[in-house]
Amino acid sequence: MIKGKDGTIIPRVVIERLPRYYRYFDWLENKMEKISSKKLGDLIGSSASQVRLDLSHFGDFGQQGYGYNIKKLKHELVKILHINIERKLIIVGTGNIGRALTRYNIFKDTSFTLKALFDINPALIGEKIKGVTIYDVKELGAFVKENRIDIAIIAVPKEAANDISGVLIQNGIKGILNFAPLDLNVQEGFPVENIHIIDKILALSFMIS
Amino acid sequence: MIKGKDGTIIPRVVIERLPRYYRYFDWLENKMEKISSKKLGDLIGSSASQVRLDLSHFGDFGQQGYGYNIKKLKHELVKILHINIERKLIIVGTGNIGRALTRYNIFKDTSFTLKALFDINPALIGEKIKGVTIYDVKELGAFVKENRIDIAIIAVPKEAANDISGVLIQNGIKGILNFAPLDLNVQEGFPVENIHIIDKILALSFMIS
DNA sequence: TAGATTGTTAATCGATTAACAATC
DNA sequence: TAGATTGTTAATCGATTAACAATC
Repeated sequence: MIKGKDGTIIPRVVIERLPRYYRYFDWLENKMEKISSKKLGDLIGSSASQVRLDLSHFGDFGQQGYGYNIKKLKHELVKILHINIERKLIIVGTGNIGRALTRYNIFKDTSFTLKALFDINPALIGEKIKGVTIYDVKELGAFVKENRIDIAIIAVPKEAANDISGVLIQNGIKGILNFAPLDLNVQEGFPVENIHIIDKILALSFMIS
Repeated sequence: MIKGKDGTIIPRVVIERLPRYYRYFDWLENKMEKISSKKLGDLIGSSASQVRLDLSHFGDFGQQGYGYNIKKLKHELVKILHINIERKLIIVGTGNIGRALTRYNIFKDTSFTLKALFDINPALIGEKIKGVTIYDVKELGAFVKENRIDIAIIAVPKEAANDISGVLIQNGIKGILNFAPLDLNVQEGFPVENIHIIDKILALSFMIS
């Protein structure tokens, strides 16, 4: 996974922080023109050094004695995150989580477009949620391949999750966001992000004694 | 945050891994009697050393030449995570995410009980979802205090999230699971876990080039 | 007993912070 | 120009892995 400005490898921790930078720059955009790594660090809860080192993986975006131009840096982050081009998504599983994500409009004003939903329940096939059609999960592989879907969100029961991820990967999906409470069996290095809600609640339960 | 078997501090990374151990032990429970740190590490995707060091923070649960007894270790994890006692939860915000979490039955067969929902929309007050009543958010503080709620899930728009967390903390909430796409303004060290769905999708977008 | 495997300490690796020359 | 602040290298800190005596 070689990605940096001079072909260096970007540490995972830095990748996980990128969306956070983006979030803050998006918010800052109409607030001020420039910001220093110190002020940004204070805002974001990290050190000035970390801000500078993180950003330096991708280019020289700042200017001595000035700081970072917010519009410019936001623009750079858009390119780094590849959200200057359309990203095609699907959601597999139209249970509570799948439906919530569809209705929630999480992709409003983004470059992500939700192309289809999939479910195993025949009664649901053909239904539309927010204008997005539910297809039979049997058509999943063909759909992903034909429409060159980039990212799939897995929101099926854990028993089905690995079968689904197999079909997705076989048909060229590029990344998976997994809501099923297990670790998917994918090849080392394949882009998967997990959202394990119950794990977060358990961690809280531990912490609050 | 002093927690270890001899009063040592548990590193954050270890805390984040605990639910994962629990998940695997729960699954292993009826599969075999014992497991070695090596086999568990293989299963879970980490090293035998890490498994042993992680667990050793909490006690001496293994036995030389034998490994770890699964039933025993699961029982220990239940105690460590404090899920041997009832944990009272509420959800603030009954939009798509709040409703999904309520309906999803994520707390089925756990020690977590969902005591109430809250919303600002007068039209929703009094409605029940899966038997749980929606209350006016004005009553949030009093309810949390009176019922000694442990954990609150924030699923409101980001503009409202900090006000809500303020009310919660003032009334003695012990931990917060935050779904709003921003960092809550809480005192350093206060237990907050964040689920930033869009951040995960952005990280994927970065990785898949 | 001999083999297996623990808990722990030491060595290594990686990430964060501090320092500073370069320069706007 | 002088002050501010960058990008980068070195120092520090913390987490992971390796090694091993203890022992079931």
